[in-house]
Amino acid sequence: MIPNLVIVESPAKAKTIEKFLGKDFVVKSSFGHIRDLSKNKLGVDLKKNYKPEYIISDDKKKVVEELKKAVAEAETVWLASDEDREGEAIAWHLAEVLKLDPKKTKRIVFHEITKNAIQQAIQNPRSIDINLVNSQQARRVLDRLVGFEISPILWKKVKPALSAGRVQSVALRLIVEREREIIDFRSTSFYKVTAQFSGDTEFRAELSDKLATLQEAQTFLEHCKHATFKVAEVVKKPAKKSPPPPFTTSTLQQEASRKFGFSVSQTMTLAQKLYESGHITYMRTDSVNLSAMAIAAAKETITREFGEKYHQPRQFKTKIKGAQEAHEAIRPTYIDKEKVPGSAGEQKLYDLIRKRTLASQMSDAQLERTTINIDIAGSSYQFVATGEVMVFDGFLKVYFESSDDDGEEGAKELLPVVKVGQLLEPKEITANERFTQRPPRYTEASLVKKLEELGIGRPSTYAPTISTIINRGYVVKEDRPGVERPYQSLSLKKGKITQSQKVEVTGAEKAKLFPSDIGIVVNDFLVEYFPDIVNYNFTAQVEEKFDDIADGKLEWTKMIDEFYKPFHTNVQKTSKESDYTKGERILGVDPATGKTVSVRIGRFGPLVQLGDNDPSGKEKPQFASLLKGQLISTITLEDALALFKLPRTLGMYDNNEVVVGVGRFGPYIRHMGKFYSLKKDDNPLTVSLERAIEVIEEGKLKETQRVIKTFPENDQLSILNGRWGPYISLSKKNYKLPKGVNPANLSYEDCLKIIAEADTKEDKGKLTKKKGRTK
DNA sequence: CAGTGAGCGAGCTTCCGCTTGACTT
Repeated sequence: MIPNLVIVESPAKAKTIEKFLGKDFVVKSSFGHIRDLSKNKLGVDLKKNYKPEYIISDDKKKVVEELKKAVAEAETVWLASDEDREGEAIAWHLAEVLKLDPKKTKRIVFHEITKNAIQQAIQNPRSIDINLVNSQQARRVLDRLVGFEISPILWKKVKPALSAGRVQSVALRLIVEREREIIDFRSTSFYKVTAQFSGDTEFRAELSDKLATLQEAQTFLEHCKHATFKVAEVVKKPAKKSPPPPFTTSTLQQEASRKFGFSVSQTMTLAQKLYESGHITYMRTDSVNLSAMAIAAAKETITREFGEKYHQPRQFKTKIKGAQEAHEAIRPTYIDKEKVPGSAGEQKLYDLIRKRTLASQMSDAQLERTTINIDIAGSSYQFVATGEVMVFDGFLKVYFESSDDDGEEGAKELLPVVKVGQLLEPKEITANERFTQRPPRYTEASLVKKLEELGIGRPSTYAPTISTIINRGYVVKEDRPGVERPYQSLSLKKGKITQSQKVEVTGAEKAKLFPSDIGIVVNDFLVEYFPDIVNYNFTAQVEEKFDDIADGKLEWTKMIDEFYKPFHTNVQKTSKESDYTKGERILGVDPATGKTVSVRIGRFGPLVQLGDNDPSGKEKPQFASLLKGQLISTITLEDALALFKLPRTLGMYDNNEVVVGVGRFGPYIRHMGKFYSLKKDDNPLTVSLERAIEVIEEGKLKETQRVIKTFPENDQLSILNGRWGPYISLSKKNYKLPKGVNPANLSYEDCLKIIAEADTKEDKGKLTKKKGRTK
């Protein structure tokens, strides 16, 4: 007999809590939700007032069996899932599935995993809050109805296997609209004037206003030739900087991206490892709250390491709307631990979390900002120099928050001591042409930030949402090279003005999110036919209703009904409208043939078509695929026509033709019947014969390195080099090598053994999978 | 598996949030 059975959501949490509770308590984990709507059906009974049809999925059957066993032996069952609506629903599903007796079941919650918090929770049990459960059911059903009714329309109108949803479709919309802003952006130029002055040290000052034209800049420099420069004012102002709050999931993802270039999912994988090893608190949270224990521990570490004047206790409040705050902020479990074992990535992330947590409990940094205004005789402009001196570093001793804009500001300089009225001599004055900046493309992390601001998605879904829009082909994450841009530069030095044209590289992108043609077409379709769903406020609006349900002020089925009736009517109407949505654009007429040139989405992606569809089928139009980076919405007639020049013969190599073309897998080079893929930066329209030969030779070399070992006993068996390292290949089937094995040393028998072992393992896997399959 | 793009029809795809492994050619 077990006196007390506690059920929590995560096994790592179970392990920790068990330690706090003593031997009268057994703690088990539900591994999240134990049941959900059926995966392959709508799972919502529209005839029975939206009754959800819940199913225990295959991978949860074992967990449920084990929990059932434990419940049978338990005197009291404590449901200790999170306090938010998902957690409440988990508790309710557990109670339903495990058929828990209300008399011996207690619901408890705690926000922090400390002995105190848990014991207090045990002292204050309650029963399941069915209103909160119902708000979760409403959330779940609404998402299912939206996703499973709109997606099939996309299959019909655009392309099979596409998807739409309350969260992913807004994420896509943000990216598409940002791309449009960038496409429509017209940069204007202006002139930024800076002067290098020499006091007791040299310093830089900027002209108070930007100048609009080259003419104005020239006139100004001309004036400066003979002007005197006098210090008009010196202003010193104290300033302070306060530390940012400790990490939530989203801010951790942003900082790890800015500081280390981690992708959102990389960060989560590393954080998961740290959590499972007991080094940090839970990593999926929207709370900036720290437990009293953590605040005390931080105080101890800060005063010991830096002294008392670096310590300032702070309580942070969450500002994000829709935050559910079931957990603490992300912090080290033992903040005095400076380093933890683990991979390089884990250590970096731990260090970041630790420093951010410490900083949040440290003093403000004290600065002194100095501004020097310099009059120019005979001109209404002024030169302004600003400098910053740190008086006290405070939290900056351990942590500096990075920012998204990679602005050209640079470090603020230290200014020399100057007196009002003092005359200054400029060593050089330059006027450089600068350009207004287009809006930035989203990174994974800046998209997460935006979604969080809009209250869309949850800490557990940010990373999966990004994967979804990438996997559907709506969005690509990639680098793009910048382009060279000339700019004018004027310089006044020793009474002489020189003008020159310089060149800078602009617009280079690294790991940014770009919409694809499919993404643009799907977004435009959704914005036109389902404007309510992809409205940035949709989630916020339904969240208000979910809150009303949680407060017992609104029946959940009524809320769903009010949403579903008009929504479903719109779904049916939209589905009937026969216009195919292929994003078609007519580019114009081919001057050579007089035929129409158009672009649209075809069965295999975006294409350009030359000539109209002829119903008699006599004259077939020509087709060509668009290249990477080209968009239906922006491609020009000229670029489109160039695509028909492929495939083209580049020349001869080894007495054989070298041909470049674009196929199913992108641009390729064909030589002696073999295909070689072109690299990302190669353009098939402009690639040279020399470069093609390079690609061919590289491909041949790889081919020779691909085969590590072959066996005379069986020509179907070989050891090959693949994307993930060496593997065994037998008649087109592949097998992983055991760890730490040198592939060159493997004998024929060794290989057969590995294959036999893998095959029996696979059979077992198939069996268990089949057993669970209900359909 | 490499210059595809018609049309028919069967059978499939799809949501968001809670969790952790299994496994990748």
